[in-house]
Amino acid sequence: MNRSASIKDVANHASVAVGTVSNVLNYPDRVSQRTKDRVLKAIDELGFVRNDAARQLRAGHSRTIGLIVLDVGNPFFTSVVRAAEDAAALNGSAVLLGDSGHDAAREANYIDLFQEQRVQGLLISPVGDVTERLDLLRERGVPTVLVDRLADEAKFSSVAVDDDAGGYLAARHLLDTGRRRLAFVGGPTSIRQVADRLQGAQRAVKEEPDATLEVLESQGQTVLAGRSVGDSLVERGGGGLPDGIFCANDLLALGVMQSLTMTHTVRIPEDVALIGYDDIDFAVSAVVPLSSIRQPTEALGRTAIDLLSEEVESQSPTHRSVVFTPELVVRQSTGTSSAG
Amino acid sequence: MNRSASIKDVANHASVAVGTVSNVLNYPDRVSQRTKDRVLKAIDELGFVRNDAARQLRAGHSRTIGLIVLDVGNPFFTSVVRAAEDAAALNGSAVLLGDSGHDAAREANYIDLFQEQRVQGLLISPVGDVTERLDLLRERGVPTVLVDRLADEAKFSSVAVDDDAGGYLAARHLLDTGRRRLAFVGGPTSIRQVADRLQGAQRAVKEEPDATLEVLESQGQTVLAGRSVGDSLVERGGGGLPDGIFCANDLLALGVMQSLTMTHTVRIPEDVALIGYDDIDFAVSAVVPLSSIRQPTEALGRTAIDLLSEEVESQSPTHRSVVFTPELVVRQSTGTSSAG
DNA sequence: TCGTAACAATGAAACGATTCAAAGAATTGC
DNA sequence: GCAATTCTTTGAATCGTTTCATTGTTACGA
Repeated sequence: MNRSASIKDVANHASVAVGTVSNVLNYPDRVSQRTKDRVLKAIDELGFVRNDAARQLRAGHSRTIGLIVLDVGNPFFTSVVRAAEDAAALNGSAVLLGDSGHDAAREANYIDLFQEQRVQGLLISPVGDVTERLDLLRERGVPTVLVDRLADEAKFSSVAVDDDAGGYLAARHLLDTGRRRLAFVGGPTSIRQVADRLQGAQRAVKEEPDATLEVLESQGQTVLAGRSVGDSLVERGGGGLPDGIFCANDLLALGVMQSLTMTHTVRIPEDVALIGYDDIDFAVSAVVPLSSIRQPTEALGRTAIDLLSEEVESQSPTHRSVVFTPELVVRQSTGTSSAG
Repeated sequence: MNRSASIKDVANHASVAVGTVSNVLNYPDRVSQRTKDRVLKAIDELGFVRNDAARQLRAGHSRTIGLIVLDVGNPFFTSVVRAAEDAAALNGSAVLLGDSGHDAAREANYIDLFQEQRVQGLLISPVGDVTERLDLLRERGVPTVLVDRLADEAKFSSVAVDDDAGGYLAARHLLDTGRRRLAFVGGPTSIRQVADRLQGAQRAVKEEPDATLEVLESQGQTVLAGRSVGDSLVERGGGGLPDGIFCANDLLALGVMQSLTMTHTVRIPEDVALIGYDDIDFAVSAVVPLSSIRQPTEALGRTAIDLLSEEVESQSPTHRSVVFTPELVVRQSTGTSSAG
């Protein structure tokens, strides 16, 4: 198991100085064709591969960007990640991906790891309220862009979707189709997105004097969590059910849908209208195609990288917040037909 | 923007030698309590964070493992990735994730990137036939484990699921429920998994003299690709339809299902039985809950890391292949009721 | 009090790339 | 043919950590 060739080995093999090899790699124009050929041949013969650690040590920073998301399994984030990777690649950077799983400890681990790696900057969708940790990053001069979270512009740049507006859109739609006893499913409400969507929904409900909004807190944001909320609703039986349900994301909505439709006593949308959030690919292929709120995920990922590049390049610490507006997607799960 | 503190700064600030600071970090037992306290205080005051590039340069290798998957958006891989990350974390390693998107060029980019990073090893779900590139890795002594792909044991370790067996399971199930005019949806067939699943299905069909298997090649493995195949089936109209469809993955199956059920002329499973592959979370919440073939994704990810650790630790280049057996999951989409 | 052992702390060398001032070679103009 | 200029090449210094042989310190038994 021979340790891999270094630039020095290449230099010896080609009978040139190490600086020349470096120039071949970084400033090919400075080197004569003859020498270049010899060096390239040596590189090929020795199977030389640049050692990025050494480069990075010299350069003082890496060519990677850290991205910490709340849940890679969530298609919303998968889509953001993809867009961010593509955008970063255009700048010649690579993305290191971390999945905090809504867990502050895992998040902290990744932050530490990425700092040790001297990433150029950090895109993060933070867990709950982690201002202290983020302030620390700021002090250390690690450019950071918050993703899917509005930030104090004095401190950070951020990209976000207006969750309040999205919540309003969803609830307003339910109200517009004649629903009055609404329920909101989501949790924990310590998650900002959940809280904002709820707030927007409440804003809409207040516009209709005879409408009510019940909050059903879920254990997480998964299909399973939704199913468990749905099961508890089913136990209530017919009369106690809401007639319109707004779920904080599509996974929850799909879970709720499973519970309600499995017992063949509740009909969607006749008895209960259901709307989710995110408009993931699967919304359209649910038992009853799911109405949802669509977020511009590609724009989110791309813009996040752009804002980070701005911060990295400009020395002056000016921050920008970009807020995208979500969009209502109507499908069968909120169909108006209450008379079957 | 002050460059971050180095170990030397810490040493000065605490009035000790650099070696002592290093010892505090790596061998706390070698340092007296008094000194340790002073050093830790200095670290805290200066906000010192280890520079991983320097560590790595000295050590000769990183503490990261490269993982290249064919498609992060695919829940099958998402699940494998998650398991691999968790398993790696137990060994104190981190996973660098790359998404080749079935594109050989992107795959090559990631391989190069990870080599420059001097990853401890590589887990890869290779695109098509890339033996040359992989042979190169082998020559360079980069321990590599193939994921979801059987390998020549003389050359690589690998973890895989027996796709031929899975294809057989799926087709055999369709035949057992009385279907005879089967169709296979998947593509491109240059993807090994697709080819193997098809082969297994063909094996099952040969066991029934009156059964036929038609191959419908799709453009990729997405819901959209499935929908497009489904649309072309719908155009055929009633008589020309197969009575049992086996899709190379669940996304395709969901797409096919969308097409078939949108026109309210074809009933699943009465007219056409449908089975997918992977048993993703959404299979159960489809318009008609989808039968599928379940792969042990967690075991796959975990085992891949274990095999890699074996290779890294043992100097002798012995390889192992672990093959998992998939499992049939029966749901409504292949229900036996042909009489409604 | 001295010798020995155990324990702490030191600091130079090494890892592999990049940089840059300086030296050397080739080319040009006169 | 020579000086001036441009083009190539050189190699030592540097980045921040870990390692390890060495030195310094303390404690203990004789």
